[in-house]
Formats: sequence, C-alpha cells, structure tokens
Amino acid sequence: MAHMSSEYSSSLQRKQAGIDHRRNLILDAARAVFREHGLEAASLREIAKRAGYTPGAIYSYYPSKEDMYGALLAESLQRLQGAVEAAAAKPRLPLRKLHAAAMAFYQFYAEHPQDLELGFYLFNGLKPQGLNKNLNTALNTALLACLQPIQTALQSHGLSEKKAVAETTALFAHSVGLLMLQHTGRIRLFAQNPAQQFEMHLGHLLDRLVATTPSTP
Amino acid sequence: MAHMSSEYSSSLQRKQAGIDHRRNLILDAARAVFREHGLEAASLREIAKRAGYTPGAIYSYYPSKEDMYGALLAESLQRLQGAVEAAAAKPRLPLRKLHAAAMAFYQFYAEHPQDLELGFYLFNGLKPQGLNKNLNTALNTALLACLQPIQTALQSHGLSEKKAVAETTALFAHSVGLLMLQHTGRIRLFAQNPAQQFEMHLGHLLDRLVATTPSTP
Amino acid sequence: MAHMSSEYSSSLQRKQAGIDHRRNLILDAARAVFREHGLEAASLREIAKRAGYTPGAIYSYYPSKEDMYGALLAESLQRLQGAVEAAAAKPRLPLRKLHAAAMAFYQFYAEHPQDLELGFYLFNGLKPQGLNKNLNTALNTALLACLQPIQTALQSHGLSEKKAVAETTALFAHSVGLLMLQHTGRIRLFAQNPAQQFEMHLGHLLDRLVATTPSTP
Amino acid sequence: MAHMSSEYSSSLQRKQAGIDHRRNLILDAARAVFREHGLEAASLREIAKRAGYTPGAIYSYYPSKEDMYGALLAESLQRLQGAVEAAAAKPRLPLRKLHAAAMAFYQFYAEHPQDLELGFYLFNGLKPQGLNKNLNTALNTALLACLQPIQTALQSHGLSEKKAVAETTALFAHSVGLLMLQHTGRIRLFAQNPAQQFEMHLGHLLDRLVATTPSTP
DNA sequence: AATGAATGAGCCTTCATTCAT
DNA sequence: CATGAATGAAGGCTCATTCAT
Repeated sequence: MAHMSSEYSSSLQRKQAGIDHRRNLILDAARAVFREHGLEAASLREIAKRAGYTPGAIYSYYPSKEDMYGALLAESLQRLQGAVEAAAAKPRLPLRKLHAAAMAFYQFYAEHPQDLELGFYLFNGLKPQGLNKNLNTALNTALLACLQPIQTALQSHGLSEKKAVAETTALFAHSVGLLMLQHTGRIRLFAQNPAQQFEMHLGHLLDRLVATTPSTP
Repeated sequence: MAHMSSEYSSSLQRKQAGIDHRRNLILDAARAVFREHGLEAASLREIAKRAGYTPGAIYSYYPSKEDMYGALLAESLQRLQGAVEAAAAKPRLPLRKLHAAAMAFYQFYAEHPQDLELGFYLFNGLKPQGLNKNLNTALNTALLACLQPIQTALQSHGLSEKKAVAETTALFAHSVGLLMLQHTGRIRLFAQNPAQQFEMHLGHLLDRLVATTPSTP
Repeated sequence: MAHMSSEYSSSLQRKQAGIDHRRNLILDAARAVFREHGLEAASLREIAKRAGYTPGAIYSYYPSKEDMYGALLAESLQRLQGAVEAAAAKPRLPLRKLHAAAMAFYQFYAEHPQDLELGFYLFNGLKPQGLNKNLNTALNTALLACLQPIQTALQSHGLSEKKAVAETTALFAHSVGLLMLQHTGRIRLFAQNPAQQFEMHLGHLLDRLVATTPSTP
Repeated sequence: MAHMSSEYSSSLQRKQAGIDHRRNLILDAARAVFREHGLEAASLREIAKRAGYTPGAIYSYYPSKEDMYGALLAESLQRLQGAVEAAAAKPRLPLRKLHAAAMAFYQFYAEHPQDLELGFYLFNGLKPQGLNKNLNTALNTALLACLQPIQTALQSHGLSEKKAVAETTALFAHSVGLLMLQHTGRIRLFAQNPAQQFEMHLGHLLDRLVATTPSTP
C-alpha cells in the first residue's frame, strides 16, 4: 500500500513530463516558425505541422498564437536575466563587474540569435494589444534588471546617478545596435568583428572612467 | 514636320508626367496606410481606396505590394543620402565634417520615424525572397554612401583605413541602437534624451580623436 | 448457492443503478448547457465538464450528442404526458375534464420553458436524418396521447368524432401559438397575459359547446 | 453628345441590374441553404457554392452571413406587410375587413413557407446579438403593422381597445400555431385542412362579434 | 488606364468523435 | 469505466492578385 502512493505520484510525474515534453516540442516549432516568418506572418498551421500536430491539437497546449509567443519570450528573458546576474554576482572591483555584466548581456544575445529575435519582435513595437501589454512590461522589467548591475557598478565607481544612467543607456543602445548589425548581417558591410567592436566600445568607456574619476586618492 | 516630333515628344513627356504624378499619389497613400497599420497589416485594398483607385488599377503602376514597398524605400534612402551628403558637402575641418555627417544621419531618422520603419522592415527582414535581394543591395549601397563621408573624415584626420572603418562602424551601430530605443519608446525606461545621448557619444569620439591624433606637426 | 444468484443479481442491480445515476448526472449537465447556450451552440465538451467528466467518458453513456438530446426529449415528453393524464384522470364532467386536460398541457409548457424548447427544436427541426425519425415518432405519439383526453371529452359531450378532432386541433394550435409568443417574448408586444389568453380561448370553446350541444335532455 | 449621357446612364443601369441580379442569385442560394440547415447551421461556403461562387466572392455582396439573413427577412416582411395592407385597403364593413386582413396574413405564410421559416428563425429567439437586435425590431414593427388593420376593424365594430387587442392577440397566436403545425407537418396527425381550420376559427370569432356587439340599433 | 468581380489560398479557431492507455 | 490527446473536417472571413470588359 505504501508504494502505491509513490507509484501514483510517479505516474503523475510521468504524465506531466509527457505534457511538458510536448509543450516544448510545440514551442520549438513555434520558435522556428516565428524566426522564419516573423510573429505576425507565422501561421499556427505551420507551427502545428512542424511540431507534428494537426492545427486543432495545438489548442490543448496554448490557447492562442500570442500565448505561445508569450511563453517563448518569458522563458528567454529568464535565461537572459540569469546570465547577466550570474556574471555580476562574483565579488570584483566595480569596473570589472561592469565589464562582466555588459559582456554577459551582449554575448547572451550574440550567441543566441533566436532569443534576440524573440525580443526584437516585441521591441520593434507591434501594435500594443491583448497579451502584448503584459509581455511588454515583462520585457521592460527584464531589461532593467539586466542593466541594473551595470548602473550599480558605475555608481560604485563614483559616478553620480545621473551620469551612471546616461552611460548605461549608451551601453545598452550600443549593444542593441551592434546586435542588430550582427544579426542582420550588415556588419559584414564593414568587415568588422562585432564582439571586438563591443570590446572596443567597452574599452573606451573604461578608459574614460579610469581617467576621469579619481576613484581612490 | 520638325515641330511635330517636338509636339510628339512633349506629348510623351506630358503623358509620363501624368504617370509619375499618379504613381506618387499611390505612394502617398501607401505611406499613409503603412504608417497607420504597419507594413505587414497594410492591405492593398485600402491603399487603392486611399489613392482613389480600385484594387486592380494599382497593378498598372506597381506589379506587386512588395514593389510598392521597394519604391517607398528607395525614395526614402535617396532622401537620406541627400541629407547626409549635403551636410558633408560644406568645406570644413575633418572633425567638423564628421560631426555634421553623423548628426545628419542620426537626425534624418530621428525626425522621420516613418523612414526609419521603412528601413527597419528590411533591416530586420529575414525572408530572403524575390525583390528583397535588390532592395537589400540598395539599402546596403545607400548606407555605405551615407557612411563614406564619415570614414573619409576620419582618414583625413589621420586615422588608418582600418581604424577609420572600425570607428565608422561603431558610430553606425550606436545610431542604430539609439534610433531603435527612441522609435520603440524604450528610451523612456531611462528617461534619456536620445539626441543628447548621440551628442554625448559623438563628443567622446571627438575627444579621443583630438587626444590621440597629432593631426598636424 | 441459491442466494448467490440473488447476490449476483443485486450486484448487477447496484451496478445498473450506478449507471443510471451517472447517466442522469450527464443529462442534468446537458439540460443546463442546452438551456444556457441553446441546443445548437451547446458543446459536448462543456456538458462533459459540467458533469464532471472528460469528453471521451460521455460516449460510455450516450453514443452521440443527438442521442443525448433524444434522451432529454423522451424524458420531457414522459413528464408532459404524465401531467396531462393526471389532470384527465379524475372523474368529472366531460367539459371539466376537457378544461383540465387542456390547461395541464398548456401549463406544463408555460411553466417549463426548457421542455418547450426541447420540443420546439424537433418541432421546427427540419433535417430528416438519423435519430430524428425515431424522435419524431416519439414526439407525435406523445402529443397524440396528450390530446386524446381532450378529444374523448369532446366526444363524450356529444360531438361527432370529426368535430371533436377539429376542435382538438384548434385547441392544440392555439396552445402552440400562445406558447410560442410567450416563450419568444413576442407576447409583450401586445401586453397580454398568456395564461389569461388561454383561459379566454378555452372559455369561448366551452361557451360554444354549452350553447350548441344539447348534451343531455 | 446628347445621347452620350443616355448611353452612360443606360450603361450604369445595366451594371446596376447585373449587380442586383447577382445579389439575388446569392439571396436565393442563401434562402435555400437557410431553409435546409437553419440559420446557424447554414454555411457561407455552401451558400457560395450553391450560388456558383467561391466563398470570398460573397463578401462583395454581403458583409456577413447575418447581413444576408437580414436582407432576406426585410424583403419578406415588406411583402407580408404589402399583402396585408392591400387586403385591408378596400372599403368594406369592419368585420369583412377583419376577415380579409386576417386571411391575408395567414395565407401569406401558408403559401410562402420560405417566408415563414425566415420569420421563425428570428421569432424563435436566437441569442440577441449584433444585427439581430435591429432585425428583431424590424420583425416586431412589421408584425404590429400587419395586425393593426385587424385591431382597427375590431374597434370600428365597437370593441374597446382592450378587448380589441386581446382578440387580435388571440388571432395572431392562433395563426402562428396553425402555421407551425402546417409547416412542420404535424397537422397531418389530425388529418385537418389548416386553411379550413383558420376559417373555422375566424368564423367563431365573427359569430361572437355579431352576437355580442349590437353594432347597429 | 481603369474597373471591379472573382479566385484561390490562406488565416485562426471550434468541435464531435476516436482510441490507446 | 474513464482519460485526454489527437484527429479531421468545418466554420467565417481576408487578401493579393488576375482578367474580361
């Protein structure tokens, strides 16, 4: 009798694992289709087909296309945030922390172009409607959380809040621009290595910080 | 007899002028509809109606919706290029030229969000198909033309071609990132003025250039 | 040994009782959903959920949605017939019996709009298919059974069969019309009380019967 | 030049006639499909196919299924009203007018079962939504207009308004009930001629009116 | 050059029903 | 007996594009 409950629970577990697995199959398909066609042009039919399902079956897992996108984005943002926070967690001098956090942000997207696209769809401002608003908030929240370590490091180094925010914004904008050039292949026009470019930009910033701020007497 | 040909030719001219005029009416309508509904959601029917035509009539002027987008983009790029070249045309010291050209680029898009969207659409556009390739080339060509004055200024100031290209790339990436933050409203997250941000970025670059390069003996 | 068969049979009975009980749970749920959404818009999924089952489970009890409707209708007709027969059972003068039976019919539906809808659905139902035919026969049989007491009363009062049938038909038609006006709310157009209307109609009939037929010397 | 405008106008006329003709083809198909499947179960695809069109083509003529039904109903009600008003127009004694109007109403529907069904769909109270409300009002208005001559005749004969309304309601209910029995074939259960039944009912009413009301001294 | 009717493919979604477990 | 995942067909509707006129 004792083992029955465990049997029962493991059956439940197995069932839940099955559901999760199929959910992920569908998400994978959705990711691929969103990537290839864009969020609006992606068709549920194709996602279903790609996942090995008929269209109707999808609705057991996600109530709408938008929800699928939401699930995808949320998961992506969570990983991004994890990556940045992990980089900023180690005890280091502020400027090293800054470097680590900024690089983590940049590299996460440089190395995971799929996540970049996921973010860009929303970033690029689809008509704000329905679920969209929540997702937008989620995106903003995650971005701010990722940038916080950078701003904190700048302030620790001695910058005023105002200056810290300005530099953080610049860093973010630069990342976004570089990632976009890289992702769309435009960077090839200039025969530049995007990671090096980002290092260069960070280097300039650090130079300025070291030169300007008499952090210690 | 002699004047007949001129009559004929002026008739042709008049005819061509009419065509061009109507083409532009249609482009105007398309611009408006693209703006209001976004590029993907814009319907040919509505563009036609807005231009005072029936759907079929459009096809006398543009063979497809994509071609209309292409025409719009081409015209936009032409204006962009004009703006940048005008800024770079005045005889000035290299660093002032650099500043003027970069600002012209940034401001063109900052002040014409519609053109930005037009560009972003292709910029982001992932589907390599049909017309796309030509437009892509056109976009790349125009971008390079716009950035050329900047690179030239940098080299005039004494930078090696390699360094000049790297800095130009950085400037371009930064613009793109800032424009994106601005256009999507994300910049509000940081309560920053995007134009000031760009000036700041340019300022840092100029500082570095002045400090580093013994431009004249 | 002898009691085993009884034990066995009582086990069967218990099992059958269980089945019947669950069948009724399902019918109750169906009734509720039909009421809330209308017969056509009711979905098996919702019926199942309401009954505490999954969709597939329903098919252990009813082979199709139409069969569920059939069961509901049959049960409704049984109640109707019961009501009318009870009213006609008491020993009374023919005209009082007539009045009682007619009122019972009318009131059953006036007070149970759901049953009316159940009946109307088939009554109106035009698609001659499948189950329909049997249900149709069931409906006709039940209606005739309900009207029989009325016709009998008329004949007892002295009318020829032909006249009795004609008056019964008229009474039935009038009921149906009034019930429809009442159920659809159209009666409000005339600010009339439908029950009073029916009493009035019955009154006129009784008047005619009393006046015309020298029932007994 | 003079005939040009006439040519032009006749071209317009021809075009409009074509549109109207095709509109009617579609309405005919819709009528048929509504009749066979009911309003909710009727599919646009089938209507289109029946009319010799692809589904999309229908939308040039009617913006939705509901609108098609609306057009059908409106036209039907107009004919009904015309029939009743024509019958009531002739100068006659009130009771003859009453008879004529009531018969016109009954016969219109008895002879045009399609129109009856059109009315019944709405009459039967589909979920009130969208266009529905307007149609509902239209139906009510038309019904009241049709019954007005009857009520007027009753009052002319000397009945109080209250009694006149009550009798009109009864007449309407009786019609509805009979038409329903007739239309659904239930009348066959009683082997009755519905028109005779209606005449009978009218006869009883007239008898009562003559007996009761000393219309003239 | 312009019309506008028509096509045909596609979209998202819902549902009764089946079936392996 | 019951589950619930999955099917397959259908639903209303939209749209770029074509083509006879």
